[in-house]
Amino acid sequence: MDNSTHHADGRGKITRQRLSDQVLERLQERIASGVFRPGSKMPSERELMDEFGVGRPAVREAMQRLHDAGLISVAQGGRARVNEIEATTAVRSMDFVAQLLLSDSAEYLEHLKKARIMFEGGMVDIAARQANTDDIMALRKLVEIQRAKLAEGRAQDYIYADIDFHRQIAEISGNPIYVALSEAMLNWLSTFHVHLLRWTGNEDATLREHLEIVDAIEAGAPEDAKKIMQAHLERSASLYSHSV
Amino acid sequence: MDNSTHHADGRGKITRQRLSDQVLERLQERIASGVFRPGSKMPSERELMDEFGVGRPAVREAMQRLHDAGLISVAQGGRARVNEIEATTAVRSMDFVAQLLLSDSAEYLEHLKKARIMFEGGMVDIAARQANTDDIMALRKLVEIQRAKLAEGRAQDYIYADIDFHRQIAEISGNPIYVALSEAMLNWLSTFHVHLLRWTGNEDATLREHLEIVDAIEAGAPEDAKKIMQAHLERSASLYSHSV
DNA sequence: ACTTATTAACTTGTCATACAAGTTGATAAC
DNA sequence: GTTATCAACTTGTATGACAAGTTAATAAGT
Repeated sequence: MDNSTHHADGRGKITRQRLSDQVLERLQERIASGVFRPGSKMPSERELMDEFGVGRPAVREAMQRLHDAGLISVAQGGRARVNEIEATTAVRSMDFVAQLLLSDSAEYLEHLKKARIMFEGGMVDIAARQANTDDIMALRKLVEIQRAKLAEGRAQDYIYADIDFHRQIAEISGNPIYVALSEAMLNWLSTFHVHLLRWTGNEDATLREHLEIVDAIEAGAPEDAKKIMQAHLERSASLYSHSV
Repeated sequence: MDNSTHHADGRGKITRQRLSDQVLERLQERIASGVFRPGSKMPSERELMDEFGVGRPAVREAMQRLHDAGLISVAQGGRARVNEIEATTAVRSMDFVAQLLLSDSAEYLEHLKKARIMFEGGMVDIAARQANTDDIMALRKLVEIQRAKLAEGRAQDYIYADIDFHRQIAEISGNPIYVALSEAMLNWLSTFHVHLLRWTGNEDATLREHLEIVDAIEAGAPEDAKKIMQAHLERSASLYSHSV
């Protein structure tokens, strides 16, 4: 890695390297090289202090950065555990800034909606080319679950079912990056779902469109699937907004 | 926001909220609400300690998390400055984990290449629909710059020119999320550019394909542009690999 | 009067120590 | 053999101290 601001650019400014940066670098190496395996426990702060010959703040700050990045889990009283690194780990590290960015800028909300339309269009295109019977069955099942949540009037679970449906489409591609991004984008948007508590009456349309998407995927019609998906997302885009 | 692990999921585990989490929350609010404006200086750690009635570690950890997220810039001796929040800020917060993920997994490298092919295909599609004369001119200029770097034998600058070309295509869409993602993905990949120092002889093909892409954009042919772009990326995918 | 050094005050970086709060595993009690 | 208790360990937080770097006001020089 480069320096304190660990941006992979290579063209950024250089900052004085703090001690915690160097500690972080060492720890990162050990995670990358497998010395610290997922699920195993990290050394205690004291042990790391002694080993690296630095004070506790340096170790704590490095550990905290690993924690913020989602690479380790720390709990008071117990040692830190190394987490499995997956695509969602990377994507989730955007959560903090993404929420901030979206919450104070209506423009970015629009940009995100547009981006999601493009991404989901590309994903469903791939899904329609690769889906097998099991995938189709899983999709239909998820639509049914969502329909059940609607019937029960469980708004929050209805949203989760929606997220799961789109994730399942992403999963057909076999690419975990799509899955992570699809889930994250809808998660960010769902914060601004204005009609969470009072139903809009358009939920039936959503379910119908979801079924149409499944049909197109099953038919192996990428272009159709893409069109329906994008129309679906454009229609439902108004559900996510700052204005109440 | 929720709790310590600031993941927007809503379905995650709840952790005991540390003091620094609460401080972070307060600071985040002030940044979001514009009390702390971009470019302005943050209060000193001492001031925040007194105001919130917490010790220095709590304040420092919160500030460090803002720093890691790219929201503020801190330098020893001087107060922290609030940064402009943009799409790149969010995307860059993935850098750390992304590098780790890619460096120890050849699979994820493949996944990323595939994802990039999809994204760039979608972007050039949009670009071909929206590009104006200025955009075309800018693109041709960037190809010329890249050709010059090749002629000069400046490998690193050649890569940067490549990044700039793809970013310019993303910029035509007017969507900063595309720009940030396009730049980030190629940045991550370029770490694994195996032929940085010895030219492969295929650089001419790259330049030729870039020109073909510009032609297709200028012709307003989204489908063609997309096809050429994806073929271009598939061909050059082998340049980015773990193996030397 | 204007520019340049110098210095003093302030701020972040780091360490050491201490204690509170939570976890874990061993021991004792039943 | 199961449960309760406790001692050792670990992270969370506070405080005080000093080093290292920045900033702005002051003094020196031209």
